[in-house]
Amino acid sequence: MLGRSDAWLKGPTVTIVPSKSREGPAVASPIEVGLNAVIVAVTDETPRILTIRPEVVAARDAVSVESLDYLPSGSLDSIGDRTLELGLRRWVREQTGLDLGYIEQLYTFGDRDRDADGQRRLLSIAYLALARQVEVFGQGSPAWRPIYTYLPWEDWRTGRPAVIDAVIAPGLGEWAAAGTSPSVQSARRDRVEIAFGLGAMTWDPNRVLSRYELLYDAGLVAEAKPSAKDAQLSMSSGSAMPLDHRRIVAASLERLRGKLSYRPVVFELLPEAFTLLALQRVVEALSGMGLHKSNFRRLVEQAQLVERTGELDAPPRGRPAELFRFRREVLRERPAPGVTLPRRFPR
Amino acid sequence: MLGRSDAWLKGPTVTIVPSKSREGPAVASPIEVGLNAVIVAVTDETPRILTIRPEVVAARDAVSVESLDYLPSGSLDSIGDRTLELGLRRWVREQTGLDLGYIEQLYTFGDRDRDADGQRRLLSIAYLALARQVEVFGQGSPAWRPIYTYLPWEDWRTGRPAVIDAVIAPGLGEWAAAGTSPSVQSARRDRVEIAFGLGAMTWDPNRVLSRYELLYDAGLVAEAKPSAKDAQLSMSSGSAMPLDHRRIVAASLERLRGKLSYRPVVFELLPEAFTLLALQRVVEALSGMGLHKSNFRRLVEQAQLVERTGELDAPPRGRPAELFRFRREVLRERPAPGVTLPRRFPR
DNA sequence: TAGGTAAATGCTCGCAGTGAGTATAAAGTT
DNA sequence: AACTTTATACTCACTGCGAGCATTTACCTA
Repeated sequence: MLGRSDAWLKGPTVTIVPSKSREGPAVASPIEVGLNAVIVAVTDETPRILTIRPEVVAARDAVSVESLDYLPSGSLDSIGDRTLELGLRRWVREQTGLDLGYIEQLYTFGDRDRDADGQRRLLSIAYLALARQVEVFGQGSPAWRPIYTYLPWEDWRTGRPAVIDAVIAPGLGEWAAAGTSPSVQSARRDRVEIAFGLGAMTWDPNRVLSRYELLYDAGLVAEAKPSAKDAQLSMSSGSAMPLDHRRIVAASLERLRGKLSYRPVVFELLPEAFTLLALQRVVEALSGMGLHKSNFRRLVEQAQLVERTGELDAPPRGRPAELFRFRREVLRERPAPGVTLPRRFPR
Repeated sequence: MLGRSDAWLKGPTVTIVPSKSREGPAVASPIEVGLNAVIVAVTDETPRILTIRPEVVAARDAVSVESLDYLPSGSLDSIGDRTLELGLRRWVREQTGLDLGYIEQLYTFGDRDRDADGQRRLLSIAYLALARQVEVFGQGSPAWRPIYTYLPWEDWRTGRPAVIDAVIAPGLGEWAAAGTSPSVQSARRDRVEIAFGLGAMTWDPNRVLSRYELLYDAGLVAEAKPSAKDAQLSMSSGSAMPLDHRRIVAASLERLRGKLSYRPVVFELLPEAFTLLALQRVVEALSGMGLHKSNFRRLVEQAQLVERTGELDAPPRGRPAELFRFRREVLRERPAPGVTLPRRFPR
């Protein structure tokens, strides 16, 4: 379940004959496969991703250290890497010194325009990894950065993010109004309302990806139009990332939020023993919304996701809380164990 | 949402320098990218997938028509195919004559051993597509085959499938008992109980993939050990497919079942107008379980997923039912519209 | 040592959703 | 006219969950 096994099939040695098709793509240009990792940890009630600052070669061979945050990534070694996952682990170890635990494949990107230099076709396979935050080193100047640096509109824990009313809502309104026909305008308005919970809609924490894509389409994130005068915009609508890395981060957060409610993934991010409040804070950090304390306790306890250790926490003040641990047996008992999230939120 | 757009990002032209790594995989063997399609339709209350019977070249260049059912697939044309999805659509059109509508990417497989001939590295990107069943033609001898031909243990509509108690449960029991140590045996038993809802566990319709993988690991599907004397086994535990195609089908069914409950995907499989019972039958066919009629109606109606057309059905006998259509406006109103599935089932 | 503070832990109430069953309506068939 | 078949409507009990309030347990300070 949470394991890292991916036992795989060896097929019989047959090849499908490209059924009398056109010239046949066998002679086409070489394909390069990139592996990207979104590595998530939570510390200080802040969800973070591991980024690097690699050396880059700009179009005209000028070498410098990039100022943008990259996702750890590298090319698949088609001979040396037995599996895609192993290739990813190898690159992450090399660039950040981190040995990954939980990994899951996210998505494969392969549009022709993603190609770096126009020579070879570039495919990218993105992975989501969960880790407990540790010190990082390695050849990529790795650093843990708060994920809401890149997606500031996603953090509703202290209420509706200011950036929405200040920048996003007006920006998207203009974009919708700029549609070439009334029907386009109306479709755009719908899309805006659904994604950001404006109008009569409610905010759905899970629509992370469609929100980012909407902002991209509307030209409200720096990646959409990399011109100098949009630095201001970049600031207010989150930090940019190179290529499509920020979209991959959005996809990861969406996947993670979705998974929270039906698989016990949170525990990959917590130490062996933790208080219920700590658990709650991690869930809140990832889902981006505050939760009702007693109800959260009730939920977690009666779902038997955790068991008491008997140990107590040693807090700076207040009554010490009991330490709990994840009850792995839950996997054998309940069909879809996870932390169900409510629709609305207090706090 | 249900659209087929996948607008994508053009990044700035920078290349990550493979940070002083080893030899660098740029000079490795060429990588070939395959695209596989699991195309699902429902007719006669039976979920079906579109398969082909291509000509194949066996290891020693003997040409014949394969007796196994293949998924429509083909290689990515790294120059001609602008996006992966377009490449897939092209191949499906060629092999089956079908123009696909709803498509979503499933998973990318890339273990080294999947390679056909050991020369070039083979990567496969699998897609799930939904279609209304139509006549198919084209160069691949296409045919719609019931999906439960390949996964017979997944259909619980008329009660617990006989194959489970007859073949699967005993077979998995033996496999678990054959573990090399008590802890391995116990872990295997756990895995069996979770996947198939044996012991105290309940059947979880969504664990399609782990069930197939378990059967594979236990050697209970023909793909696991392609020896002649297992033809019997093959019959009883479902029809085999080449390579990892059956696993891909399992992954598709899992994805589809999961998605039913929070996205209105069923309507991709139904005609414009349909009766509520027809809708229910399709959901049952896919989820593999019977549903309570009145409760299903109530659910669908009060979720406002459908609206009345005013038209009536013309059934061979019994009272004619009203025809409904999908209310696209739900997408604007509810955060996660779908057909919630109950835990247990009558019938 | 008593009182105050901060946090953990426990309890209750009311509403909405859902499982299960029953009753009635509308068509065709015998 | 009685019967069959299917659609449609309604009821009722139970569970889960949102929300708020009450109590307990530690440490700190006067």
